[in-house]
Amino acid sequence: MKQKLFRYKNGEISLPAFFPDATRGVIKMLDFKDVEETKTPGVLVNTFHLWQKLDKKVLEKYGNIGKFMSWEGAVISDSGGFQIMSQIKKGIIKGKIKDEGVILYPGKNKRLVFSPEESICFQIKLGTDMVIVLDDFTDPKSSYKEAKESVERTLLWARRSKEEFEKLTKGRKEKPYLLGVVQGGEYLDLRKLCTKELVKIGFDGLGWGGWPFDEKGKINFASAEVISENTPKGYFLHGLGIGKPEDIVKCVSLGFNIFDCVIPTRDGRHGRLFTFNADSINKIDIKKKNFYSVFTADKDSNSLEDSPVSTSCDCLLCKKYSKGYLRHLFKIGDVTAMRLASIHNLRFYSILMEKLGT
RNA sequence: GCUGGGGUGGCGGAGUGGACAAUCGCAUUUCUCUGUAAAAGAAAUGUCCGAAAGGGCUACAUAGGUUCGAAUCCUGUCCCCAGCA
Repeated sequence: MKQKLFRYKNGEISLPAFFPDATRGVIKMLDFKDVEETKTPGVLVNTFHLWQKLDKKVLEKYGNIGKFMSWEGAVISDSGGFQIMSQIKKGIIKGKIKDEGVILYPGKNKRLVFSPEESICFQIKLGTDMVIVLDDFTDPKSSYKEAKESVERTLLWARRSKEEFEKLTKGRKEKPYLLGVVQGGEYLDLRKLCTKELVKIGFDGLGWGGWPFDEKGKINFASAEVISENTPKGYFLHGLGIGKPEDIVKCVSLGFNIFDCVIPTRDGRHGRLFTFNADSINKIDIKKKNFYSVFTADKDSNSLEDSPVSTSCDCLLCKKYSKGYLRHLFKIGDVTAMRLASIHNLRFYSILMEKLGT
Protein backbone atom coordinates (compact mmCIF):
# COMPACT_ATOMS: atom_id res chain seq x y z
CA MET A 1 0.00 0.00 0.00
CA LYS A 2 1.12 3.49 -0.77
CA GLN A 3 0.81 6.31 1.73
CA LYS A 4 -2.77 6.80 2.88
CA LEU A 5 -2.58 10.02 4.82
CA PHE A 6 -1.23 13.42 3.92
CA ARG A 7 -0.31 15.13 7.18
CA TYR A 8 0.28 18.83 7.26
CA LYS A 9 0.40 21.72 9.67
CA ASN A 10 -3.35 22.23 9.88
CA GLY A 11 -4.47 18.61 9.83
CA GLU A 12 -4.43 15.51 7.74
CA ILE A 13 -5.99 14.46 4.47
CA SER A 14 -7.01 10.95 3.61
CA LEU A 15 -5.83 9.83 0.23
CA PRO A 16 -6.39 9.65 -2.64
CA ALA A 17 -6.98 13.36 -2.93
CA PHE A 18 -7.35 15.89 -5.67
CA PHE A 19 -5.61 19.26 -5.40
CA PRO A 20 -7.02 21.74 -7.90
CA ASP A 21 -4.64 24.24 -9.39
CA ALA A 22 -4.47 27.65 -7.76
CA THR A 23 -1.47 28.44 -9.91
CA ARG A 24 -1.02 32.08 -8.98
CA GLY A 25 -2.40 31.71 -5.49
CA VAL A 26 -6.05 31.71 -6.45
CA ILE A 27 -8.48 29.39 -8.13
CA LYS A 28 -9.86 31.55 -10.86
CA MET A 29 -13.35 32.87 -10.12
CA LEU A 30 -13.36 31.49 -6.58
CA ASP A 31 -12.36 32.64 -3.20
CA PHE A 32 -11.10 30.18 -0.63
CA LYS A 33 -14.39 30.10 1.22
CA ASP A 34 -15.92 28.74 -1.98
CA VAL A 35 -13.11 26.22 -2.29
CA GLU A 36 -13.54 25.12 1.31
CA GLU A 37 -17.23 24.51 0.75
CA THR A 38 -16.51 22.16 -2.14
CA LYS A 39 -14.71 19.97 0.44
CA THR A 40 -11.50 20.34 -1.48
CA PRO A 41 -8.72 19.33 0.94
CA GLY A 42 -5.84 21.17 -0.66
CA VAL A 43 -4.65 23.17 -3.63
CA LEU A 44 -1.57 23.34 -5.77
CA VAL A 45 0.26 26.58 -6.43
CA ASN A 46 3.01 27.15 -8.93
CA THR A 47 6.47 28.09 -7.77
CA PHE A 48 7.55 29.60 -11.06
CA HIS A 49 4.50 31.84 -11.42
CA LEU A 50 4.65 33.00 -7.81
CA TRP A 51 8.41 33.44 -7.99
CA GLN A 52 7.81 35.89 -10.82
CA LYS A 53 4.75 37.65 -9.43
CA LEU A 54 4.80 37.57 -5.67
CA ASP A 55 6.49 40.28 -3.67
CA LYS A 56 9.03 38.35 -1.62
CA LYS A 57 8.30 40.47 1.45
CA VAL A 58 4.75 39.14 1.49
CA LEU A 59 6.00 35.77 2.62
CA GLU A 60 8.07 37.29 5.40
CA LYS A 61 5.04 39.21 6.56
CA TYR A 62 2.54 36.36 6.45
CA GLY A 63 4.86 33.46 7.14
CA ASN A 64 3.54 31.30 4.34
CA ILE A 65 1.41 31.36 1.25
CA GLY A 66 -1.49 29.55 2.92
CA LYS A 67 -1.88 32.32 5.49
CA PHE A 68 -1.62 34.95 2.78
CA MET A 69 -4.44 33.23 0.90
CA SER A 70 -6.43 32.58 4.08
CA TRP A 71 -6.54 28.92 3.20
CA GLU A 72 -6.55 26.36 5.95
CA GLY A 73 -6.24 23.37 3.67
CA ALA A 74 -3.03 21.87 2.39
CA VAL A 75 -0.87 23.49 -0.24
CA ILE A 76 1.44 21.76 -2.65
CA SER A 77 3.86 23.87 -4.63
CA ASP A 78 4.80 22.68 -8.06
CA SER A 79 8.37 23.37 -9.08
CA GLY A 80 7.64 25.18 -12.32
CA GLY A 81 9.58 22.85 -14.59
CA PHE A 82 6.56 22.07 -16.69
CA GLN A 83 5.49 25.69 -17.18
CA ILE A 84 8.96 26.87 -18.04
CA MET A 85 9.37 24.17 -20.63
CA SER A 86 5.98 24.73 -22.20
CA GLN A 87 6.33 28.51 -22.16
CA ILE A 88 9.79 28.42 -23.73
CA LYS A 89 8.46 26.03 -26.36
CA LYS A 90 5.54 28.31 -27.19
CA GLY A 91 7.84 31.33 -27.28
CA ILE A 92 6.08 33.04 -24.38
CA ILE A 93 9.32 33.45 -22.51
CA LYS A 94 12.91 33.38 -23.66
CA GLY A 95 15.08 30.85 -21.99
CA LYS A 96 17.41 27.89 -22.14
CA ILE A 97 17.78 24.77 -20.09
CA LYS A 98 21.29 24.17 -18.82
CA ASP A 99 22.72 22.03 -16.06
CA GLU A 100 23.00 25.15 -13.94
CA GLY A 101 19.24 25.61 -14.15
CA VAL A 102 16.76 27.39 -16.36
CA ILE A 103 18.37 30.48 -17.82
CA LEU A 104 15.84 33.17 -18.53
CA TYR A 105 16.24 36.29 -20.62
CA PRO A 106 13.45 38.59 -19.49
CA GLY A 107 14.79 41.62 -21.34
CA LYS A 108 17.81 43.09 -23.08
CA ASN A 109 21.02 42.36 -21.21
CA LYS A 110 19.07 40.61 -18.49
CA ARG A 111 19.82 37.11 -17.38
CA LEU A 112 17.99 35.29 -14.63
CA VAL A 113 18.71 31.84 -13.33
CA PHE A 114 15.92 29.70 -12.00
CA SER A 115 17.92 26.87 -10.53
CA PRO A 116 16.77 23.74 -8.70
CA GLU A 117 18.18 25.30 -5.53
CA GLU A 118 16.26 28.52 -6.11
CA SER A 119 13.06 26.57 -6.69
CA ILE A 120 13.47 24.70 -3.40
CA CYS A 121 14.50 27.81 -1.53
CA PHE A 122 11.46 29.70 -2.78
CA GLN A 123 9.13 26.83 -1.98
CA ILE A 124 10.46 26.72 1.56
CA LYS A 125 9.68 30.43 1.78
CA LEU A 126 6.21 29.71 0.45
CA GLY A 127 5.88 27.37 3.38
CA THR A 128 3.93 24.80 1.42
CA ASP A 129 3.16 21.33 2.69
CA MET A 130 4.67 19.47 -0.21
CA VAL A 131 7.62 20.73 -2.18
CA ILE A 132 8.29 19.48 -5.69
CA VAL A 133 11.79 19.40 -7.14
CA LEU A 134 12.55 21.17 -10.40
CA ASP A 135 12.66 18.62 -13.20
CA ASP A 136 13.78 18.72 -16.80
CA PHE A 137 10.65 17.99 -18.78
CA THR A 138 11.07 15.26 -21.38
CA ASP A 139 9.49 16.44 -24.59
CA PRO A 140 7.06 13.77 -25.82
CA LYS A 141 8.75 13.93 -29.22
CA SER A 142 12.19 13.31 -27.76
CA SER A 143 14.51 10.76 -29.24
CA TYR A 144 15.91 8.19 -26.84
CA LYS A 145 19.10 10.20 -26.55
CA GLU A 146 17.25 13.41 -25.74
CA ALA A 147 14.99 11.65 -23.26
CA LYS A 148 18.04 10.16 -21.58
CA GLU A 149 19.62 13.57 -21.29
CA SER A 150 16.50 14.98 -19.66
CA VAL A 151 16.47 12.08 -17.21
CA GLU A 152 20.11 12.67 -16.36
CA ARG A 153 19.50 16.35 -15.80
CA THR A 154 16.36 15.61 -13.79
CA LEU A 155 18.44 13.32 -11.56
CA LEU A 156 21.24 15.85 -11.27
CA TRP A 157 18.75 18.51 -10.26
CA ALA A 158 16.98 16.11 -7.92
CA ARG A 159 20.22 15.45 -6.00
CA ARG A 160 20.94 19.13 -5.72
CA SER A 161 17.35 19.85 -4.73
CA LYS A 162 17.46 17.25 -2.00
CA GLU A 163 20.70 18.66 -0.68
CA GLU A 164 19.30 22.17 -0.67
CA PHE A 165 16.13 20.96 0.99
CA GLU A 166 18.09 19.21 3.77
CA LYS A 167 20.21 22.27 4.28
CA LEU A 168 17.24 24.61 4.57
CA THR A 169 15.12 22.39 6.78
CA LYS A 170 17.90 21.10 9.03
CA GLY A 171 16.84 20.92 12.64
CA ARG A 172 13.20 21.67 11.92
CA LYS A 173 10.58 19.60 13.64
CA GLU A 174 8.02 19.92 10.89
CA LYS A 175 9.25 19.62 7.38
CA PRO A 176 7.20 19.66 4.23
CA TYR A 177 7.10 16.57 2.11
CA LEU A 178 9.56 16.46 -0.74
CA LEU A 179 8.46 15.06 -4.08
CA GLY A 180 10.78 13.90 -6.85
CA VAL A 181 9.62 13.88 -10.45
CA VAL A 182 10.09 11.01 -12.86
CA GLN A 183 10.89 11.85 -16.46
CA GLY A 184 11.83 9.68 -19.44
CA GLY A 185 8.87 10.04 -21.74
CA GLU A 186 7.66 6.83 -23.28
CA TYR A 187 10.96 5.03 -22.79
CA LEU A 188 10.11 2.64 -20.01
CA ASP A 189 13.69 1.69 -19.18
CA LEU A 190 14.42 5.37 -18.64
CA ARG A 191 11.32 5.72 -16.48
CA LYS A 192 12.48 2.76 -14.44
CA LEU A 193 15.99 4.09 -14.13
CA CYS A 194 14.74 7.51 -13.17
CA THR A 195 12.36 6.09 -10.57
CA LYS A 196 15.02 3.89 -8.97
CA GLU A 197 17.62 6.63 -8.88
CA LEU A 198 15.16 9.06 -7.32
CA VAL A 199 14.27 6.51 -4.68
CA LYS A 200 17.98 6.11 -3.93
CA ILE A 201 18.25 9.85 -3.38
CA GLY A 202 15.28 9.57 -1.07
CA PHE A 203 11.97 11.38 -1.29
CA ASP A 204 8.58 11.27 0.36
CA GLY A 205 6.95 10.63 -2.94
CA LEU A 206 7.35 10.71 -6.68
CA GLY A 207 5.47 12.51 -9.38
CA TRP A 208 4.61 11.14 -12.79
CA GLY A 209 6.08 13.86 -14.97
CA GLY A 210 6.03 14.60 -18.65
CA TRP A 211 3.19 14.54 -21.08
CA PRO A 212 1.76 11.02 -21.27
CA PHE A 213 -0.95 11.79 -23.82
CA ASP A 214 -1.07 10.78 -27.45
CA GLU A 215 -2.46 12.99 -30.19
CA LYS A 216 -5.98 11.87 -29.42
CA GLY A 217 -5.58 12.71 -25.75
CA LYS A 218 -5.38 9.08 -24.66
CA ILE A 219 -3.08 8.33 -21.79
CA ASN A 220 -0.39 5.76 -21.96
CA PHE A 221 -0.37 4.30 -18.46
CA ALA A 222 2.70 2.13 -19.03
CA SER A 223 5.07 4.62 -17.47
CA ALA A 224 2.75 5.08 -14.48
CA GLU A 225 2.90 1.34 -13.88
CA VAL A 226 6.68 1.34 -14.05
CA ILE A 227 6.85 4.18 -11.54
CA SER A 228 4.41 2.51 -9.19
CA GLU A 229 6.17 -0.88 -9.36
CA ASN A 230 9.53 0.62 -8.54
CA THR A 231 8.47 2.83 -5.69
CA PRO A 232 8.67 1.73 -2.06
CA LYS A 233 5.69 1.42 0.23
CA GLY A 234 4.68 4.56 1.99
CA TYR A 235 5.53 6.83 -0.90
CA PHE A 236 3.18 9.42 -2.24
CA LEU A 237 2.54 9.02 -5.94
CA HIS A 238 1.42 12.19 -7.61
CA GLY A 239 -0.15 12.11 -11.08
CA LEU A 240 1.01 15.55 -12.14
CA GLY A 241 -1.67 17.18 -14.24
CA ILE A 242 -3.93 14.11 -14.23
CA GLY A 243 -6.73 14.62 -15.20
CA LYS A 244 -9.92 13.23 -16.46
CA PRO A 245 -12.12 11.36 -13.99
CA GLU A 246 -11.58 7.99 -15.66
CA ASP A 247 -7.82 8.57 -15.77
CA ILE A 248 -7.76 9.34 -12.06
CA VAL A 249 -9.70 6.14 -11.37
CA LYS A 250 -7.19 4.18 -13.39
CA CYS A 251 -4.21 5.84 -11.71
CA VAL A 252 -5.60 5.14 -8.25
CA SER A 253 -5.81 1.48 -9.20
CA LEU A 254 -2.12 1.69 -10.07
CA GLY A 255 -1.29 3.11 -6.65
CA PHE A 256 -1.36 6.84 -7.31
CA ASN A 257 -2.84 8.92 -4.54
CA ILE A 258 -2.38 12.62 -5.27
CA PHE A 259 -3.65 14.48 -8.29
CA ASP A 260 -3.84 18.00 -9.57
CA CYS A 261 -5.30 19.30 -12.79
CA VAL A 262 -6.88 22.38 -14.34
CA ILE A 263 -9.69 20.38 -15.92
CA PRO A 264 -12.43 20.88 -13.32
CA THR A 265 -11.90 24.63 -13.08
CA ARG A 266 -11.08 25.39 -16.70
CA ASP A 267 -13.84 23.19 -18.07
CA GLY A 268 -16.20 24.75 -15.59
CA ARG A 269 -15.34 28.21 -16.83
CA HIS A 270 -15.92 26.95 -20.35
CA GLY A 271 -19.39 25.70 -19.43
CA ARG A 272 -18.64 21.99 -19.13
CA LEU A 273 -19.89 20.43 -15.93
CA PHE A 274 -19.22 16.91 -14.76
CA THR A 275 -22.17 14.96 -13.40
CA PHE A 276 -22.33 11.49 -11.94
CA ASN A 277 -24.76 9.16 -13.64
CA ALA A 278 -26.72 8.49 -10.46
CA ASP A 279 -29.84 9.77 -8.72
CA SER A 280 -28.07 10.60 -5.49
CA ILE A 281 -24.58 10.78 -4.01
CA ASN A 282 -25.11 7.42 -2.28
CA LYS A 283 -25.92 5.70 -5.54
CA ILE A 284 -22.78 6.82 -7.36
CA ASP A 285 -20.91 3.81 -8.70
CA ILE A 286 -17.52 4.70 -10.08
CA LYS A 287 -16.91 1.08 -11.04
CA LYS A 288 -19.47 1.46 -13.79
CA LYS A 289 -17.95 2.12 -17.17
CA ASN A 290 -19.84 5.32 -17.82
CA PHE A 291 -20.10 6.59 -14.31
CA TYR A 292 -20.31 10.24 -15.31
CA SER A 293 -21.50 12.57 -18.05
CA VAL A 294 -20.66 16.04 -19.15
CA PHE A 295 -23.34 18.71 -19.06
CA THR A 296 -22.91 21.60 -21.47
CA ALA A 297 -24.39 24.52 -19.63
CA ASP A 298 -24.80 27.25 -22.22
CA LYS A 299 -27.00 25.46 -24.74
CA ASP A 300 -30.27 27.12 -25.67
CA SER A 301 -32.09 23.88 -25.03
CA ASN A 302 -31.43 24.32 -21.30
CA SER A 303 -33.25 27.61 -21.09
CA LEU A 304 -36.47 26.25 -19.59
CA GLU A 305 -34.93 23.45 -17.54
CA ASP A 306 -35.89 23.99 -13.93
CA SER A 307 -34.07 20.91 -12.61
CA PRO A 308 -30.64 21.08 -10.97
CA VAL A 309 -27.54 20.22 -12.98
CA SER A 310 -27.14 17.09 -10.88
CA THR A 311 -29.14 15.30 -8.22
CA SER A 312 -26.01 13.44 -7.16
CA CYS A 313 -24.33 16.60 -6.01
CA ASP A 314 -24.68 18.87 -2.98
CA CYS A 315 -22.82 21.91 -4.23
CA LEU A 316 -24.12 25.47 -4.13
CA LEU A 317 -25.19 25.33 -7.76
CA CYS A 318 -27.06 22.05 -7.52
CA LYS A 319 -28.73 22.88 -4.22
CA LYS A 320 -29.89 26.34 -5.15
CA TYR A 321 -30.11 26.94 -8.88
CA SER A 322 -31.60 25.42 -12.00
CA LYS A 323 -30.00 24.47 -15.29
CA GLY A 324 -32.01 27.23 -16.94
CA TYR A 325 -30.64 29.90 -14.63
CA LEU A 326 -27.08 28.68 -15.10
CA ARG A 327 -27.57 28.80 -18.86
CA HIS A 328 -28.80 32.35 -18.53
CA LEU A 329 -25.74 33.34 -16.52
CA PHE A 330 -23.44 31.82 -19.14
CA LYS A 331 -25.37 33.51 -21.94
CA ILE A 332 -25.06 36.96 -20.50
CA GLY A 333 -21.40 36.30 -19.75
CA ASP A 334 -21.70 36.89 -16.05
CA VAL A 335 -18.78 35.62 -13.99
CA THR A 336 -21.21 34.02 -11.55
CA ALA A 337 -21.76 31.31 -14.14
CA MET A 338 -18.09 30.45 -14.04
CA ARG A 339 -17.98 30.59 -10.29
CA LEU A 340 -20.92 28.25 -9.86
CA ALA A 341 -19.64 25.87 -12.52
CA SER A 342 -16.17 25.80 -10.94
CA ILE A 343 -17.69 25.13 -7.53
CA HIS A 344 -19.74 22.32 -9.00
CA ASN A 345 -16.82 20.67 -10.77
CA LEU A 346 -14.62 20.90 -7.69
CA ARG A 347 -17.34 19.21 -5.67
CA PHE A 348 -17.58 16.55 -8.38
CA TYR A 349 -13.88 15.87 -7.96
CA SER A 350 -14.04 15.83 -4.18
CA ILE A 351 -16.92 13.34 -4.31
CA LEU A 352 -14.98 11.28 -6.82
CA MET A 353 -12.02 11.14 -4.45
CA GLU A 354 -14.26 10.27 -1.50
CA LYS A 355 -15.65 7.36 -3.49
CA LEU A 356 -12.18 6.25 -4.51
CA GLY A 357 -11.10 6.24 -0.90
CA THR A 358 -13.69 3.74 0.21
C1' G B 1 -48.61 65.91 -48.72
C1' C B 2 -43.58 67.78 -49.99
C1' U B 3 -38.17 67.17 -49.55
C1' G B 4 -34.13 64.11 -48.30
C1' G B 5 -32.14 59.27 -46.61
C1' G B 6 -32.95 54.13 -46.58
C1' G B 7 -34.83 48.77 -47.10
C1' U B 8 -28.77 43.10 -47.58
C1' G B 9 -28.62 36.29 -44.54
C1' G B 10 -31.43 34.70 -37.17
C1' C B 11 -29.68 39.98 -35.66
C1' G B 12 -26.32 44.27 -36.31
C1' G B 13 -23.87 46.04 -40.32
C1' A B 14 -20.15 46.09 -45.03
C1' G B 15 -20.51 45.93 -50.21
C1' U B 16 -22.52 50.11 -54.43
C1' G B 17 -22.03 46.90 -62.41
C1' G B 18 -18.20 41.08 -63.05
C1' A B 19 -13.26 38.08 -58.34
C1' C B 20 -20.77 37.80 -54.15
C1' A B 21 -23.96 32.46 -51.52
C1' A B 22 -22.09 38.00 -50.18
C1' U B 23 -16.10 41.04 -45.60
C1' C B 24 -16.85 41.62 -40.42
C1' G B 25 -19.20 41.45 -35.55
C1' C B 26 -23.05 39.04 -32.73
C1' A B 27 -26.01 34.67 -32.30
C1' U B 28 -26.71 29.29 -32.86
C1' U B 29 -24.69 24.23 -33.22
C1' U B 30 -20.66 20.91 -32.75
C1' C B 31 -15.73 19.88 -31.28
C1' U B 32 -11.29 20.88 -28.12
C1' C B 33 -9.44 21.84 -23.24
C1' U B 34 -4.96 17.24 -18.79
C1' G B 35 1.95 19.85 -13.21
C1' U B 36 -3.47 27.23 -16.30
C1' A B 37 -0.54 32.92 -21.55
C1' A B 38 -7.27 29.76 -21.47
C1' A B 39 -14.26 34.13 -18.75
C1' A B 40 -10.04 30.43 -24.27
C1' G B 41 -9.59 28.17 -29.13
C1' A B 42 -11.41 25.60 -33.74
C1' A B 43 -15.15 24.33 -37.32
C1' A B 44 -20.04 24.68 -39.38
C1' U B 45 -24.48 27.80 -40.19
C1' G B 46 -29.56 29.60 -47.83
C1' U B 47 -30.89 24.96 -50.31
C1' C B 48 -30.05 20.36 -53.16
C1' C B 49 -26.45 16.42 -55.06
C1' G B 50 -21.49 14.46 -53.55
C1' A B 51 -17.01 10.78 -49.22
C1' A B 52 -14.37 14.84 -51.23
C1' A B 53 -12.87 18.06 -54.93
C1' G B 54 -16.75 20.27 -56.85
C1' G B 55 -21.47 21.20 -59.08
C1' G B 56 -26.91 22.68 -59.43
C1' C B 57 -30.84 25.85 -57.73
C1' U B 58 -32.79 30.03 -55.12
C1' A B 59 -31.56 34.72 -52.64
C1' C B 60 -29.72 41.40 -51.06
C1' A B 61 -38.27 44.88 -49.88
C1' U B 62 -41.34 43.96 -54.46
C1' A B 63 -42.64 44.04 -59.91
C1' G B 64 -40.47 45.25 -64.32
C1' G B 65 -36.35 47.25 -67.34
C1' U B 66 -31.09 48.34 -69.14
C1' U B 67 -26.73 45.04 -69.73
C1' C B 68 -22.89 39.63 -72.21
C1' G B 69 -23.42 40.21 -66.70
C1' A B 70 -27.10 43.61 -61.37
C1' A B 71 -27.27 43.37 -54.15
C1' U B 72 -25.03 47.30 -57.06
C1' C B 73 -27.83 51.39 -62.77
C1' C B 74 -33.21 52.95 -64.36
C1' U B 75 -38.79 52.94 -63.55
C1' G B 76 -43.33 51.71 -60.84
C1' U B 77 -45.20 49.88 -56.13
C1' C B 78 -44.93 48.86 -50.84
C1' C B 79 -42.59 49.87 -46.23
C1' C B 80 -39.22 52.59 -42.68
C1' C B 81 -36.66 57.07 -40.92
C1' A B 82 -35.55 62.50 -40.64
C1' G B 83 -36.97 67.55 -41.77
C1' C B 84 -40.82 70.73 -43.55
C1' A B 85 -46.10 71.51 -43.85
